[in-house]
Amino acid sequence: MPELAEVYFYARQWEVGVGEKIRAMATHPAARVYRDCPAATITKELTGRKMTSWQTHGKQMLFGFEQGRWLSLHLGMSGSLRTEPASKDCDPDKHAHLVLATETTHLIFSDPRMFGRVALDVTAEGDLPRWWLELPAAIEGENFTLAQIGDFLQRHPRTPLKTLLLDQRRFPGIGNWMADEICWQLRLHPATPSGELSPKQVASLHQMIRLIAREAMRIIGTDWSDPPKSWLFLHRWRDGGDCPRRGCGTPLQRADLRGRTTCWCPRCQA
DNA sequence: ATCTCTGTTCACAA
DNA sequence: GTTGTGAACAGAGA
Repeated sequence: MPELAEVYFYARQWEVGVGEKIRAMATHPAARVYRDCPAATITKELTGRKMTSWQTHGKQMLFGFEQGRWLSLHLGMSGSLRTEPASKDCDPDKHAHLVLATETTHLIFSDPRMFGRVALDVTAEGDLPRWWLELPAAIEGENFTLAQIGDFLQRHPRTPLKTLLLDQRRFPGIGNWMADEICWQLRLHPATPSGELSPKQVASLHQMIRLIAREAMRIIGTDWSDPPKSWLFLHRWRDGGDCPRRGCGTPLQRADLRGRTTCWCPRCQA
C-alpha cells in the first residue's frame, strides 16, 4: 500500500542487485500486472544483463540494465519488493509475479491485487526513457514550485483539496495517508474546495507538502520507521482515534470522500 | 457473509 | 475540449 516513501523503501530492497547479472527469471505471464508489456518481452530483454541502477519518482520505480534496458514497476495498492537468498530453496508466494535471479539473490515482486504494473523500455544506451523524463516535478525536490500549485488549484476550483492532492499529475507520490496528513497539519478540512485557499494558505500548502514528503522519505524511506506520534499518521487508521494535536484530543472523524477513506479532526479542521 | 483498503483508469455527466 | 464523479479492477483480512 505504498506511497512516496514506501515506494522508495521497496525499491531500495533491490539495491543489492546493482552490478549483478540476471541469470534467470520467473514470471506469471497471465498476471494482470503484465497488461502493458508481455512477460516474455521482459524476460527476453533482461536475462543475461546486469542491473546498473535504480531510482524512484513519486510512486514510479525504474531499474536500469545494460544496453539501455529499463524495467519500470508500479506497486498499485498491494505490491511490494523484497529479496531472498538464492542459495536456499526459494519459495516465493503465489503472488510473486516476477522474480529476477542473480548469482546470490532473488529479487521478488509480489502483488496480490494486481493493480500494479510492470513494463520494459529500450533506449539508446545512457538515455532514460522519454516518459520518465517527462514526469512532473518531484514534490520533495527543488523544481516543485509554489506557482505550479497555485495554478493547479485554480484550474480545479471545486475539487476537494484532499482529492486534488491525490492527483499524480501534480503531486507525484502523495497517497491517501499523506493527503490526510497534509490537510490535518494545515488545519484545513479535506473537503475544502481547492479554489477557496487564500494565497497565504497556498504558500503554506506548498511548504507543508515539501515538509511531509521530505520527512516521510527520511523516516519511512530508510527503514520503515513510524512517523512521530505528533502526526495524524499513527492515529488515523483505527476507529476511535483521537486528534493528537496538543490540547485537542477530539475524536477523529472518518468518512468517504470521492471514493477514498478520509480522516480528519472535526475541531481543528472545521 | 459482508465490509474494508496507503491506487489508477475509464466511461460518462455537466 | 475541460472538469468532475463513481464504478471497476482483485484479493486478503477483519
